[in-house]
Amino acid sequence: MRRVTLEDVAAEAGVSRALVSLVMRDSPRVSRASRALVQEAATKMGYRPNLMARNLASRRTMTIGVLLNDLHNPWFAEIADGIFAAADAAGYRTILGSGRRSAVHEDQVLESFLANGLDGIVVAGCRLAPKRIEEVAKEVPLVSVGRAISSDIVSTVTSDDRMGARLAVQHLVGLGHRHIVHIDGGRGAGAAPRRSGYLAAMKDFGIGHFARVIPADFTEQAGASAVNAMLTGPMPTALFTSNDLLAVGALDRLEQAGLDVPSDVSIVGYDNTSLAALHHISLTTVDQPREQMGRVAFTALLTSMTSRDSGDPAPKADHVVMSPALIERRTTRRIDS
Amino acid sequence: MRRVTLEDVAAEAGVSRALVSLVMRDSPRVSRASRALVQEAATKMGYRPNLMARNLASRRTMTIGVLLNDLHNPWFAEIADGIFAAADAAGYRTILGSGRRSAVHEDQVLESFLANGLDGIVVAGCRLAPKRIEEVAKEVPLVSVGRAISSDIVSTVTSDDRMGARLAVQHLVGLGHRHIVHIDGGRGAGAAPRRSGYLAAMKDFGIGHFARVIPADFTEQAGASAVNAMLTGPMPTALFTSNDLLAVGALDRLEQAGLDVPSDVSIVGYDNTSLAALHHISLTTVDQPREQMGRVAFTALLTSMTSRDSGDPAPKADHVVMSPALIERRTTRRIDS
DNA sequence: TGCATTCTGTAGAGCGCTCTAATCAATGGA
DNA sequence: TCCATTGATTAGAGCGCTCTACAGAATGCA
Repeated sequence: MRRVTLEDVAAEAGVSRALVSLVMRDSPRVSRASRALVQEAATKMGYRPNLMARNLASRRTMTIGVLLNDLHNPWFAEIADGIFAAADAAGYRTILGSGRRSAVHEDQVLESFLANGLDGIVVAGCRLAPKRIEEVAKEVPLVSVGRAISSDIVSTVTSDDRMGARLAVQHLVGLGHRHIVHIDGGRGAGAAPRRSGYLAAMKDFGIGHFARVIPADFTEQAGASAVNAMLTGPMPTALFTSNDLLAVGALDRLEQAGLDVPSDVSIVGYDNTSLAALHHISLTTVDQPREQMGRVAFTALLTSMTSRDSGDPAPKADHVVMSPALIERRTTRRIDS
Repeated sequence: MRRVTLEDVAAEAGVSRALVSLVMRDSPRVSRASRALVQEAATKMGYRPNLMARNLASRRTMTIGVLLNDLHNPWFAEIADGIFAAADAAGYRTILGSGRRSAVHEDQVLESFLANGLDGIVVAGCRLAPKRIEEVAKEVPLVSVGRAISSDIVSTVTSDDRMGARLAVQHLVGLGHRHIVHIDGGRGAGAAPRRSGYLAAMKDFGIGHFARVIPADFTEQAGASAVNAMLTGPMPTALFTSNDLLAVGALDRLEQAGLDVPSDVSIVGYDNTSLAALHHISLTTVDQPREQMGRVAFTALLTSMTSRDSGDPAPKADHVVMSPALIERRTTRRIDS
C-alpha cells in the first residue's frame, strides 16, 4: 500500500519523471497529447503530489501561516475570513496556529511555521515582543494585523483606535453626556491607543476634568468589577469600554444594581463582535473593518513575498491604518436633562 | 544569507552529518562530549532543522491536522483546547484548518493535510459525507469529534445528544412544565439526535401529545423566527432549543413580544457556549465536556497512529460517547400553577 | 591476552520532487 | 540543402534530512 509517486505515474504513462512533474504543475511546455496521457495515468493511479518533497525541492510552499492569538475571540475569526478570501484568490494555502493567549505558545507556533518553510506569516493580535517579531520577519515575510509595530520590515494593518475612541466619546457627547468614564483594556491589543484617544477627546470636547479611567482587562469579569468599584461613588452617565466583553460585564453588573441601560447609564463598547450584535444585548460599539483588514494584510504579505522572490531589496514596510466606525444600537440614549 | 543546514553545522563542528542529525534528535547514542560540541556549533550558527526535509526523509511529521468546521463558533475553540493539551503532552505539533462552514473548503483542507503527509487528522463537526471521510481515513489515521460516523476505521467522540435532550425535558418536567416545544437545529451536527431524544423523552414522561417541533437551524435569527411563528397560537410554557444561539434568538423575540423569561416562558438551550454563561443572558443549557472530548479524540488518534506505525492491522475504531449535563441558570423556573 | 560486546561515529543511499541544461525532432528561411 | 529556431522531452544533480548498515575504539570477561 505504498503511496503512488511521480515515478510510478511516469512508468505507467511511459514518460519521464520530469514530464509528469511539468504536467502536475500545469506547465505550458507540454503537448496536449502527453498532458492527456499523463493526467489519465495520474488519476487512474490516484496520484497526489507529495508536498513535502515538492516544497523541499522548489523551496516554496505556496502556503502562508496565520497565527491567531485566541481562538475563543470572534474577532480573530473575522480577520481570518479576510485572509482566507485573499489568499484563496492568490492561490495560496492557509494554515492556522493558535497562540492560546500565551506568548510561549505563540513563539512555538512561529518556530513551527519557520521550520516548515512557509512562504509568509500573518500574526493577528500577537502578544510577542516586537523584537521577537522582527527577528522572525528577517527570515520570512511577515505582517501584523491588529497590533501596531513600528518597524520597517514588518508591515502592519490596524484600525485607528484613537479615532475609534474619539468617535465613541463624540457620540456620547452628542447625546448630551459629559460625565463619561473609560473602562480600560490593560495590556490587550489596542487598549493603549483607545485610552489615550479617550483622554484626548474628552479634553478636546472641553470635559477633560470629567475624564476617568478605570483599570481592567479584556474580560467580562473585569467589566463587572470595574462597575462594582464605581458603585460606591457618584455614577457617571456614560461608560466607554475598551472592548465588547467589558461592556457586557458592565451592563450586567449595572442591571444587577438596579440601574437601567440606557435610561440611567449609556454604554459604548469596542470591536463590534457578534456579541454586540445579539439583539438581546444590542450594544452600541465601535466597528473595525475586520474582514477588510485581513484582506489587506494578505495583500501586504503578498507584496513582500513576491519582492523577496524576485530578489529585490526588501521593500519598505507598509503601515495601513483603517477607519473605525460607530455602530449605534440600544445601549446609548440622549441624556435626560 | 542561505539558511544554515545540517551540513554547515557538521563542518563547523568537524563531525559527520549523521552525528549532527543524531544530536538534533536527542539520540542516546552520542557521547556527552560530541553532543556538547555539536550543540554549541548549532546554536552559534543559529541552526534550525528543516522540517520539510526531515519529514520527507523520516516519513513522519509529528504533526496532526485539526479541521474545524467553523472558526466563529466557540464550540470549536473549546474542542481545540482539549486537542492542544493532549497533543502537546504527547509531543505532537498541531495545525489548524478552517472548513468555513462549507464542505468544499473542508475537502480542500483535508486534501492539503494529506498532501502534507500529516501523521493524523481530527475533524471537528465536519459536514463532509461520511463516505468521503472514510476515504481519507483509509490513508491516514482520522478521528471525528462531535459528529457520529458509523465506521470501523474512523473513531468518533461525541456526546450523547439524545440523553442531553432528555435531561432538558426532564428538568422542565421537574419544574412542572408539560407544554414544551422544541426548536430544531435542522441539519446542524447533533440536531437530529436532540430532536429524537426530545420526542422520546416527551413520550416517556407521558406528555407526548404536547410534543411539537418547530423547524429552524443553528442561528439566532432562526430562533427569533420560530418564536414569531408561535406567537399567533397559544404559547407553550417552555422551549427547548437545539443550540444556544437559537435560545438567544428566541429569548430576544419573546421579550420583544412582552413576555418575560422565565416568568412566562422557560428556555433551555444546548451547548453551554460562553454565550450562555454571560450573566446578562444566563441561559439554562446542556453542557458537553468539550475540552475532554478534544482530549479523548487525540488519545484515540494516537492509538491509531502508533498502531499504524508498528504495522499492526488497523485497530477497530473506537466510538466514545460522553455524558452531557444540565446547567441550570436563570432562564428556567417552576411553573406557576 | 584474546575475543565478544558495547559504545560512538560515519558512509552513503535514499525520501519524492524540481530545475537547469541538454537532447532531439520538427519547422522555416535563405 | 543547410543551419538556425522553436517546441517537447529528458537526464541527472540536487533540496536537507534520516536511516541502515558498518567500522573502529573502548570495555568486559574468562
